[in-house]
Parts: sequence; C-alpha cells; structure tokens
Amino acid sequence: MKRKITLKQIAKELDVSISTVSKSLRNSLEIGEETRLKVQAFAKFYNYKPNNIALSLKNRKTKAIGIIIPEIVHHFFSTVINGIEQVANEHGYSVIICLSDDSFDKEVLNMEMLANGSIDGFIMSLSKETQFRGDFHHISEVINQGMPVVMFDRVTNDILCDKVIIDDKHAAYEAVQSLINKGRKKIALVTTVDYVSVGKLRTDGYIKALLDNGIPFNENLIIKIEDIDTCEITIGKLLEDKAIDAVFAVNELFAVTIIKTANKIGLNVPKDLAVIAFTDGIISKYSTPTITTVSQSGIKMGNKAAKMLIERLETEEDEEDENYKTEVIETHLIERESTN
Amino acid sequence: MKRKITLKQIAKELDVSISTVSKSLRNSLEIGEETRLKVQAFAKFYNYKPNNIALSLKNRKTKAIGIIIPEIVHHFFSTVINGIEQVANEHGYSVIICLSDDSFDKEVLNMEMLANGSIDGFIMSLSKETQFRGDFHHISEVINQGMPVVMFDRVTNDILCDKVIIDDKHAAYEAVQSLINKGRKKIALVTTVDYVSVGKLRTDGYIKALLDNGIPFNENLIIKIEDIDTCEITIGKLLEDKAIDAVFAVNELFAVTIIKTANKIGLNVPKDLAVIAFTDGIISKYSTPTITTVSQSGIKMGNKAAKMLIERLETEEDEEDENYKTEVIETHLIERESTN
DNA sequence: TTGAGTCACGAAAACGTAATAGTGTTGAAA
DNA sequence: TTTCAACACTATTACGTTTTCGTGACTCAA
Repeated sequence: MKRKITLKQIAKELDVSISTVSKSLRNSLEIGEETRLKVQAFAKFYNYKPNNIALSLKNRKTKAIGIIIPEIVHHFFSTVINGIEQVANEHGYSVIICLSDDSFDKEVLNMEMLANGSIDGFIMSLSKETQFRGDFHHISEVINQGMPVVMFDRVTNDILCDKVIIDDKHAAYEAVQSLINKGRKKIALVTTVDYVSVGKLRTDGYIKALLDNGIPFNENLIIKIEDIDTCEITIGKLLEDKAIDAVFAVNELFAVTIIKTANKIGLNVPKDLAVIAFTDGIISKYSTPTITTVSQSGIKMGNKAAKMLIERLETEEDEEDENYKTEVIETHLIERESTN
Repeated sequence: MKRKITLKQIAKELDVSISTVSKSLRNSLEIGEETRLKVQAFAKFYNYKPNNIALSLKNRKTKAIGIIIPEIVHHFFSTVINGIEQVANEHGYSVIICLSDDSFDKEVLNMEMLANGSIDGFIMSLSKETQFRGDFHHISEVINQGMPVVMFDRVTNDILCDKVIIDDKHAAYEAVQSLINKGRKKIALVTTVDYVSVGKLRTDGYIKALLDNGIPFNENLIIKIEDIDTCEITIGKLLEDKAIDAVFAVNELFAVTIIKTANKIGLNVPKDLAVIAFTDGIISKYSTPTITTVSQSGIKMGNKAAKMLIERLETEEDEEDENYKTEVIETHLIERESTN
C-alpha cells in the first residue's frame, strides 16, 4: 500500500525545492528544461495528482456543489439530480447530495454542514416542513455569507436568489383545458395540502381553467390528500358520490390510485373517467391504462439550475450583478390512454 | 455580505493568539476561565464554525464517502443511496455521488477525481461496460492507495474488498420454485445479456429450480434482452409460439412489458400466464395487475454497505485485518396479483 | 534566596499546494 | 573592472485548523 505521493516527497527525492517541483509540473518557464522534464517524468511515473483538499483550501473553492432535496427515491427529484450532474460534470464539479426527508431540522443541519467550506454553492428544493413553517433563515444566512443558491421546483418568494421552476399554474390550466376540450364537464382536482407551493399554484390553474370556460367552480370537487396510503376511501367517495367525469391529479401516485379505485367501483378509464396527472414519471408510462401527464422535464430543470449556479460561481465576484433570475421551464402534455 | 469568520480574525479582534482561540473553543483547561468564556461568547456571536476543508487537510480525512453508480433515475439505485445516506448522516459523513452512465470511462474518471483526497472511501456498483470489459485496474489502484472500497449488487470476484450482495441465484431459485408450486409447468426466463453479473446468477437459479423439480430445461425459453425499447416483438413471439404458462423476469420493466404484451394477444395474467419479477420497485406495486416480486431491499443494502465502509474507516488502520467480508442481504417474495 | 512547580498563554509546525518575492551565479555590456 | 540583466532556482507566505512544545510570571516551600 503506497500512499499518494506529494510535491514534498518528489522534491525530497529529486533534491530540489517544492517550488521547483510545483512550477515544473505547471510547465513554468522559470525552471530549466532539464529539471522540468526530470520532474515531470518522475511525477508521471509515480502518478502524481494534486490533492483536491489542499487545492480547495488554497483557492477557497471546492469545485463541488451541494444539492438538498426532500427525497431521492422519487422519479422527479432523481431526474433533476441527473440533470444537475450532467452539467456539473462537464464543468469539473462534483455533487454532494443531502436529503432533508421533508424535515426542516434536517434541511437546516445539512445546509450548515455543507456551508462550512465543503461546497461552493447550493441547488435545493424546499422540504414540506420548511414551506409549512415559512422559516427560511438558514437559506438567507448562507446567501449572506456570499454563497450562491439556486432553488428549483419548491421555491419561495421570501428568498431572493436564482430559481428554476415550471409554470405550474399555466401547466395545470392547460391540462384542465384539454379535459374540457374533450367534452369533460365535471372535473375534480386531487391535490396535496396547501402549504406545498406547487400544489397551491396547480390549484389556481385548475380553478382558472374552469372559470374561463364558464364551468362553475365547486369546492367539493377538490380533494386534499395528506397521506397517500390512506387516501383510497376519500377517493372512492369522490368517485361514487359526485358523478364526475374527469380528474386532474397533481402527481402520478394520486393518478394511479384514482384509476385503481375507479376500476374497483366499475368505472372505465378513460370512457367514464378521464385522468390527467402532473409530473411524468415511470408509473404513468407503464400503468394500465397509460396515463396522460404534464411532463415536467427534470433533466432540463437540473441542467438549467446547474448552469445558473456555475455561471454565478465563475463570474468574478466583484462584478456580481445580483439581479437574480427565475427561469421557467416549459411543460407539455403527453397524451396517453387515460384521456381520449 | 460577511464572509465566514476564522480563528485568525477572532484572535486579532480579541488580541490573543490563534492557539488561545482554538483551545478556548475546544474548552481546553489550559486557558483561563475568563479568556475562555470571552472567546466562546465572541465566537458564538459571530457564529463561528470551523472550516471543513481546513479540518480535512489537517486530519487527512474528509468525512465524505463517494458513491459511484451506473444511474440514478432508477428505483433500486436511488433506494440504495437512500440507505447509504441514512447511516452516513448518523455518523457525520456526507455523500458525494457520481454517475457512470454505465460507461467505463466515466467510471474511471469519476473514481480518479474523487480519489485525490476528496473522499475517505468508495461505495460502488459496477457499470455494465466495466463488467463487460473485465477491467478493474482503477479499482485496485484506489484500494492500493489505502482507500477502502465497498461494492454492492454488481460486483466482481476479481477485486478483493468488502461486498454487499443478495443471493441472486437462490432468490431466483425460490421465485421459480414458487411458480412451480402453483402448478406452472412451462416457465420462461426473460433476462439481460450475459456479462451483467447478476443476470448470470439469476439464470443459474432459474435453471437449477427447473432441474430440481424434474422439469426439462429448454434453451428456447430463455430470452436475452439488450434494449428494452425494442423487445416487445421478441416477447410477443415467446408468448405466442411457446405456449408457456409463467414467466420469470429479471426486472420490473421486463415484467410490465410482458404483461402488456400478454394482454394484447388476449392472455390473462395471472390466469393464463403468471409473472414474477426480480427487484421490487414502484412499477410492480402500481401496475395492473400488481406484480409479484422478489424484493431486494435497497435500503438494507445501502445501510449495510455504509456501515461496512465506515467501520473500516474508523478502526485504526494499523490493525487493519484486511479479511474482507461479503454480506448477503436476504430477499423475500412479495406476492401480488400477477401470480396466484 | 533559590528552586521547583503551576498557570495562562504564545510560537511554530503540520496538512499539500501555488504564487510572490527573493537569491546566487553567470555572462555581457559599459 | 564594474554593473546589470538573465537565468534557474529557493524561501516564504497564505489558505484555516489543531497540537506540541515553549516561556514568562507567579506562588510556595526549603
């Protein structure tokens, strides 16, 4: 077992100074050709690679970006990570991932842990609890210390920073509009509890689409689900009592559950009930029937977020303009069997 | 924007030496109580936190573990990450994730990048290309430098290190046996190309189960799929020509595709065709019918892998025993609608 | 009064690197 | 012969910590 070789060891071995070794390896003309080549050969032979940690300390930048997300066993989030990793990799950055498990405390802890020099900047999506509390001091603190933050998907207006989102309201509007275009009249919304920012926006889009089409908005057709595992009864009631002909679900899981429940009580999807889900994941593609979705390109979001962050990291900080941008990633409807 | 405060700044501000500040903050008795409290108060006020990078350099350990996996938009792999992150977090480690995209070159590049001081150890699953080539020099190199590696799921016998696997052969055996127990006689296997280690093992288990039950093994009932997107025809042929009554698929995606194809040609699952899949993911749970699977607990694998790595990292390296272990995570059959 | 011993703190090295600022030798121009 | 520049290196500093080893002042006992 041979430990990695350092400049100092090379210097000692060749009987020159550390500076000479360092400069030789960077091909400085200050060093005579003979010495330079000798050092280079030696370094190559021993497979010298500069120590990242030492470089980080010296340069005061780590070439690492921190990602904080609520969960990772989740199609959308893992897709975003994939997108981030792609461009991070291209630019020589590595990614450190922390999971908040939708807990405020873990989010804070993780941010503090990473903020102490481990990374150059953050890309994050807020935990549910954080959105619920509305407490963002940990984020503004990090920003105050001069560390750039890019938020995506679950964002907040209370923090000024770069953001990448989709136009949740508009996308929801279009989805509902497409149902209406297909002659559906009584459209229910199955969504999450209110404090999740995106849930709120999607609800807004749903309502607007109804009203714009002269369809009265009925509060009873909105179901807010807290726990996915115990929602079947609620959904069953909705389907049986309300005589609806379409459902807009804010995520895939709600959508399949709805379809399964519908099947149980003898409803045919899409004949009796059309279903559209937000977020295009793997379930929609393989469910029976396949589910029409609003695709929210996680890859693009990740790409964009990483680009924004890296750009901010690599522009000279003296000229930091600080005019933060909010990028909107376009969505589109992927029509499948659950609507027709 | 106030940059993070350092020991040096505190020292200057309070007109004491850096050592005094450092010792005060670590509550050393060497420092008089008055000074100690003064320093602590000051540090707290300015929210002093030691710089991780400096600590890493000094201690020659980063408290970070590197994860290298083929892909992240993948239920199993993201679940393993989740498991790793759990115990890493408990022990104060953060995780750096690199994706190989199943490419040998990316795997090598990523490992080299992380091996230069960024992390204390690796947890990895081999890329397909690496398994195909059988070239593991990058891994043995890292191990030679004294950096521990734990491999999981897609492992190789050519490298001596800690490993976490499931007993693929045995699990496959049990799955097939369960089909036989239910009276199925003509059981097909839908698997991947041979060089993926786990695919090979699962095939072995399949064959053994057949033979042990006196069922002749028929080469034609094994379908090797290279590309998921173009496999429907192959599967269709299998179902139509061979008059089989059960299929064992080595992953979820194959399983749903089989079910969908079966439905198209008028076969009922599970009546005409029973289906079992390896790897319990989200699709199996929400597909129609739901799919019986061999659950391969990603969480447990991740937990175990992280525990093994951290233990190795934290035992004194002089007493490194080097007797590497291979942990086998138990699997179990989750019976759902696709068999009965 | 001297010596030892405690107290409270500081100086310096070390981790590995890169860059700035020296330094000694040589050769050539004045 | 002096002076100056070029050459080829080396010393040093800095990044932010922790820790070992000092050190000066003071106390107390002999």
